[in-house]
Amino acid sequence: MSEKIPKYITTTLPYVNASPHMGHALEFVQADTLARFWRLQDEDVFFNMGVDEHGQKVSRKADEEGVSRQNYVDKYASEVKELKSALNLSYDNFIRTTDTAHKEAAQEMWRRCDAAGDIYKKKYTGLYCVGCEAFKIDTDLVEGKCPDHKTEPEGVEEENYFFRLSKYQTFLEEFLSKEGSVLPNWRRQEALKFVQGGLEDLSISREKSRMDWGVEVPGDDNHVMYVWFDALTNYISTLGWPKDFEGKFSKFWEQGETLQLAGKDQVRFQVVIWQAMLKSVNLKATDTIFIHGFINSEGHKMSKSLGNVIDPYELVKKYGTDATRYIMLRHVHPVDDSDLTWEKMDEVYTANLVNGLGNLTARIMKMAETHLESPVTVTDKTTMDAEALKHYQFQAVMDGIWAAIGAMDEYIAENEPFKVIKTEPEQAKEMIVKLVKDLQEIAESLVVFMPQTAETILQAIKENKKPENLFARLEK
RNA sequence: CGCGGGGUAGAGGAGAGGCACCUCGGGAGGCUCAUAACCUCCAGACCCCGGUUCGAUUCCGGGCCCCGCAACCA
Repeated sequence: MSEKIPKYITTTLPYVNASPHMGHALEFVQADTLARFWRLQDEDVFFNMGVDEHGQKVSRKADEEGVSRQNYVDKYASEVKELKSALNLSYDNFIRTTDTAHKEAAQEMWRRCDAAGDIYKKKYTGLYCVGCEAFKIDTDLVEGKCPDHKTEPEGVEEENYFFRLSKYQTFLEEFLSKEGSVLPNWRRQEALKFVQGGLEDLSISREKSRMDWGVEVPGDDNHVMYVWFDALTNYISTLGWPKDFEGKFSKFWEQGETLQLAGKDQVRFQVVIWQAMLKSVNLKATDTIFIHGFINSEGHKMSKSLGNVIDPYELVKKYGTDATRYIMLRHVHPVDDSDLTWEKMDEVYTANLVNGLGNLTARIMKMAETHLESPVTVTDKTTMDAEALKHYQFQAVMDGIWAAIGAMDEYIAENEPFKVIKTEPEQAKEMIVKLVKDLQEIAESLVVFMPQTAETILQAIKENKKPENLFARLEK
């Protein structure tokens, strides 16, 4: 007798200084697929998404555009939220770091870290570039000058609060020595090496005179929190921590299994800093942190100057929601970097969705509609067998589905039910029933990946009717 | 010796100690239920040099070549 363990899954909050990009879309779709998979197994699931809204970049951008900070972040928050319908995301809560409850949680996190003796004040001497309005470190500089402004940064001294990250070195080494804490394994080892190299304490505040768009530091009117310290707390503030009126925090974080998804640029923050913060306030570490790669295009990082940027909204517009999910899950590697181009996406869309799944559905359902007197009775399945999904192998599961699709096309070509129907109708009908049942299996296994498409196919089977084309052919 | 990832048919990708798979492309047939779709067959590949092994493209060492990261840039 084993009780089901509640499952918590969260994406990393995108920072709202730019519109959501492909990397975000990938992470959201991966998370959504897992959340749907668990729900299908009747697990209790909490799926978190949101936006990180404080910090210098946001305040500067808002100022440049001449809008209030709040208006600025509102605009981007709604952009990210729109992905919910564009990508059919089933998140349970959308947290914003400007939410009052979140800010209070961040302040409570600060107080508890402070109470644990992990926060102290120290003079920080840094090289400050006036043009960037930011501190620079040596490695940022080219020949002692800011690469963006070609000026020498000034030595500036300011008092900051610091978090004793160094104190958690041993704890983090233990955390990272645990198989499965960070996936894939080589990322865990990479992070372990990094921690073993020594940790420095972390500046976690900014003087308001320099930057005031942040959560106020408790008990000090002159400082706001460094954006990271505030933002990381979202993973538990979204569950109602610290008050936990609804018991979600205790159910999903303390008693549940927690999973964070993050990009490879996030390892330091999610794996090192956040885990140290949790330890500081005596909370459970994240059970698993799954790190995905980046999506490049034409062999390079996407960038405006190269003109190779692919925007997730454009994808949805061109191919549709489910096809976009399909591309993210099957043609982007779950953990390694991947390369996408419009040419390649057109290719896989046409080959596998239009000619593959779409066409197969049409030919089977046309035969069923024409030759079967009544719909094939189907029983709704409530579970899904996909061991590989538990190991985040989205591609592998989908490869299996498409292998089955190929096998069905072969079956039709070999057995020719459309021909047999003229001479041996009963035998042909049996074949068609078998095909419809196989198609149902395909649809069932697609539910978590391509929910709408799966639904359309199942509906067609129930009505014994050939549906409209699942995927429109691209115009030449 | 800073850390790490990788080099698979014409192209783009998976993969794994023992028939090297998928998509596109090329060549030859077939079928007509289907969205000018589908099926079959053919040509075509595991960077180089060592080692371990009965056997390596897959493990180990070296070489050459690509590519990320190098801490507060969220």
